[in-house]
Amino acid sequence: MEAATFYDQVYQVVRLIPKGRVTSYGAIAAYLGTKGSSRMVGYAMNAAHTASPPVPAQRVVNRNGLLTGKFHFGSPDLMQQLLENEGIKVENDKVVAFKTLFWNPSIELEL
DNA sequence: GAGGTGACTGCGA
DNA sequence: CTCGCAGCCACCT
Repeated sequence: MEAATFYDQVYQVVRLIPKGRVTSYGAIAAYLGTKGSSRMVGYAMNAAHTASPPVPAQRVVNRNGLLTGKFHFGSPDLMQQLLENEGIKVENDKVVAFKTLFWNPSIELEL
């Protein structure tokens, strides 16, 4: 039903992100049809840790592959640790080969 | 009901 | 290269 809020829609897409891959807020926003509202995606992540099951928010970074939301994980190093745990290299708070690891829901889910 | 906030993005200087 | 401004919309007080 449509009872699902914008948050729930974001959570579902984020959970669909394959291990070892990352995506951007704008990509999720575009997939949801709210391309111009990339802020809403990040805002949704603010409550992501309250969602169940928990969403892999560490796989969601900004357009530059920068871990902008790392401070929201409780510890600024936690997000990087989680990414490295999945095989994603992070350097200077930024995802290495971001463009290569980038996972575009508008394309991957389009199949 | 109205105002303020924000884990973003794109463009201009 | 870096810095700043405007647009966007749901949630909170």
